Order: sequence, then structure tokens, then C-alpha cells
Amino acid sequence: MRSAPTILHLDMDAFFAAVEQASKPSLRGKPVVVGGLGPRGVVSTASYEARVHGVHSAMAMAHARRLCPNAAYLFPRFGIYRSISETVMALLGEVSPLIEPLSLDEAFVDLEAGDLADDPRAVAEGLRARIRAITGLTASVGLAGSKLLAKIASEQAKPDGLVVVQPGTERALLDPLPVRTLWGVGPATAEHLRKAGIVTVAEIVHAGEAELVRLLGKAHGASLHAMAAGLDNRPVVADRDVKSISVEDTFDSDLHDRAHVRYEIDRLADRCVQRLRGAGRSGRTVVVKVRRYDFSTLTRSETLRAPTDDPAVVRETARRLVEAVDTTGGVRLLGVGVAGLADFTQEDLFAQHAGEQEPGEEFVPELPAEPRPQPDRTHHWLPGQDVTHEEYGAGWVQGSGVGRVTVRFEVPTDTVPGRVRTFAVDDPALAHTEPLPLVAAGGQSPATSPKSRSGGGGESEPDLGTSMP
DNA sequence: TCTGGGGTCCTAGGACCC
DNA sequence: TCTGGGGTCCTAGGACCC
Repeated sequence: MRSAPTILHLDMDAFFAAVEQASKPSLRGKPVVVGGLGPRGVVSTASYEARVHGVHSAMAMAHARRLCPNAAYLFPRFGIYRSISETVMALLGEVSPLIEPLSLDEAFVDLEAGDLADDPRAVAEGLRARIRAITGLTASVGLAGSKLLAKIASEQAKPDGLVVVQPGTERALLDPLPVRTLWGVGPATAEHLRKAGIVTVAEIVHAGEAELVRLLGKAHGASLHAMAAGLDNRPVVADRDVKSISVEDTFDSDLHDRAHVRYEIDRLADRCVQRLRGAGRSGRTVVVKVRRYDFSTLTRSETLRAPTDDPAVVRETARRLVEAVDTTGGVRLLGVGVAGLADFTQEDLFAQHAGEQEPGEEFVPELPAEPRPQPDRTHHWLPGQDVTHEEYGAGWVQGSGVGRVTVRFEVPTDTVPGRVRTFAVDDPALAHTEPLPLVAAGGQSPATSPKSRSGGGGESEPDLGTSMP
């Protein structure tokens, strides 16, 4: 716990939804919900206008539609979120070299690692202004002497605010808060504590460490008591090492056929290996995840003698693991992951093996004879997608169905909503395109690069909109 | 028309080794 | 003939976070 509020936590306000509103003038001031659009989708982010109706993250999309039927329901455009995130993280990097991203829209910054720690409030206001000018989006910031308090402060600052926790005021801030506010207290722990008569942070402190350990176990109990007491010396850590890489899919309807399960496992294994190789890593433990029709979820893992990034090895291991799982009744979700990551890649160890695929060679999973996987026709035009029309220019898909697709023609820099037109889904004049920058270039950096070509080089300057049509 | 996808960390039991 | 004790690895599950 520091004596000065030099740990900064920044959180973009309703990030995905805010990006959509910035991209689509007709949605500004309107309820927007970003999330999975299939029958089993959940909400990723709801705009503040949608939250008024009770819509929130992690809620079933179907539930959200009932609560707020007039919202725009959009699929997530991770490419543009990632690219704006890189811009924001680069702005944080101008303030201090020590930044710890927690997700696309959130990060800690240790101001003491930079040379601007004298006036944290001014730094924070400067950052918020810079982010708004360059991305067109608002961020909330918390400043405190610890990670815990900085994060609580940014939460209290939302939306579009700044809260500084002055030294000496920590107890007054923490005491009345519900235990759920603390990092690491979810529904299960909160219920556990409630049964013991502990509802607020003050009551955790009062109960004492021994009681917390008795209730929650050694590690969890001790750390929770320390947090509640305001004792948090966790450092800001840049460049955390990735420990596992995994992919998973929830199916629109349960899988019943073993051949179909195998087919999906093969595809997942290949996607997983692609990501593994993209990161320049290999892994020793292959993990398969199965969620059954009744939502019961299990994992099976196998640790190999040496790390691999060979798709054939991961596929075969994953197949073997899933083979041993009882899937009668149906499979809702399948996942394939790799853990125990090492730094080398395929070429180093395995390329010499006979009968092996060349790295990068296309693998085509074997189709099960019956039933075939569903073709993805309904997903050709997804609500929110960027499109361009030969005559009308740039726009986005508002909806599609019964052979028609509805497009609103507007771009981020418009100040009034654009016009809507409807086309046949196979209209040759209509094509997918890349997102446009959120903020007018005007000789300055736009909100974001229209294409994230750099593929993860977070240190680069924002692209100057060179791919604008 | 309940319940995504990508992660992290912790616990606990058994195997195995010294 | 009454089976210690500790350390590490592996596996499975669960809680939690965004």
C-alpha cells in the first residue's frame, strides 16, 4: 500500500457497445447490445441505454431481447476492438512503461515507473482527454495506492469519470462495500460468507483472518482478509506469460453423433494449433472440454512426453480423450486446449518425423457421413458487419432474412443517421469490407487503424487510415 | 429462447521418488 | 507385518475474472 495514489486503473466505458455507437451514428444515444447472435448467445456488452432496461453482461441474449426488444443487437467485431485497444494501450505507455493489460478494455499503470508520478490526477485527466480525442471514446480512471483500490475507484468513476482515493480515506471507502466488490469474491464465495453472517467488507475485517481461513480455505481466506483490511501489495506486472491456449464452441443445437463430435474436435484442434503456432509456442498437455446437454462440464487431459505444435498429434490426442467421455444425451460444447507451453515450434523437434505434414499444410477434417454439419447460410450477413455497395458506398448490416439483407449507409464521421436500403442477399454489388476509423483523420491519427495488419505489434503508431476507400 | 469464450489460480488425491 | 514424511508431477474440478 503506497502513501501516494500512483497506481492507475483505466477502464473503457461499455467498450464494445461504445465502439459500435461511435462507428454507427444512427445508434448514438440508443440501446445497443453486443454479443453472440445464435440461439445460445450471451451479452458481451450493453450500452448504458440498454442497461437502463436491465440488460447486462453475461445475460442470455434471448433474455436481453425480452427486456429490451428495441435495442440494436450486434455481433462483436473483435478486429476493430483489438485495434482500438492497441491505440489506448499505446497512450498508457506514454505515461509509464509499466502497464498491465487485463483485457482489451482495461489496464493497470504504475505511475512510479514513469517520470510523471508527481501529479497523478493531472496524468489521469490528461489520459482521459487524449483517449477521447484520439479514439472518440470515454474511459474511467481510478487512482489509489493499491491495485484493489484503484480498480474499485475506476468502477465508482463510471461512466466517464475519475476517482482518486486519497491516503487515509481507504477504510471509509472499503468498510460499507458489499463483499462482492472484492476481487475474487464471486457468487459462491459471497453465499458462503453470507451464511456466516458476513455481508460487508467491514465484517470480513471484523471476523478476523483465522475465521476467514476456516470458512474459505488457506489461500483464499488469507488473501481475502488481507484485501478487506486494505493490505494489497500486488505489483503491476507487464508482459505476463501466457500459460495456456484454448478454443471452444457452443453448438446451436446439441451434437448427438460421435462422428460429428470427432469432426468438430478435429476442427477445434486445428484452430487451437493455429493459435499456438501464431504465438510461436508449443505445448505438452492437451486438454479436451465437453459440456453435455444438461450443462454438466468435464475436462480430460493428457500430458505428452515432449511439447508439440503438430496438428496431427493434437488432433489424435484430443480424439482419444473425447472418445473416453460418455456423450449420450448430447453435447452442447466442445473445446480443445494446450497447456504446459514451451517456446519452440514444430520445425525444431518434429519436422524430421516421417509421414508428417509440412507446417501450414491444409488439413481438411473428415466429414461424418451422417448427419452433416449445418451449413452456415444464416450467418453470411451478420448484424453490425461492415459492408460496401458499388453505388451507395460504405455501411453496415442492420439485419437479414428471407433472402434479403438490410443495410444502413453511414460512416463514423457522419453526424446524422444514414439511409437504409434492402437488397437480395446475393446482390453482387454488395461486399464485406474493413471497419473505418472512428475519428476523422484530418491530418491527425484516427481512432484506429482500419485494418489490424500488424498482427499484435502493440508498439506501433496508429495506422493513418491508408485503406480508406 | 436460460446459461459464450478466453483465460487464471487453487485444491485434492494418487503416483512416484528419495 | 501396522504401514514415515516430504516433494513433485499429473489429472480433474471448481471458482473467478473480463
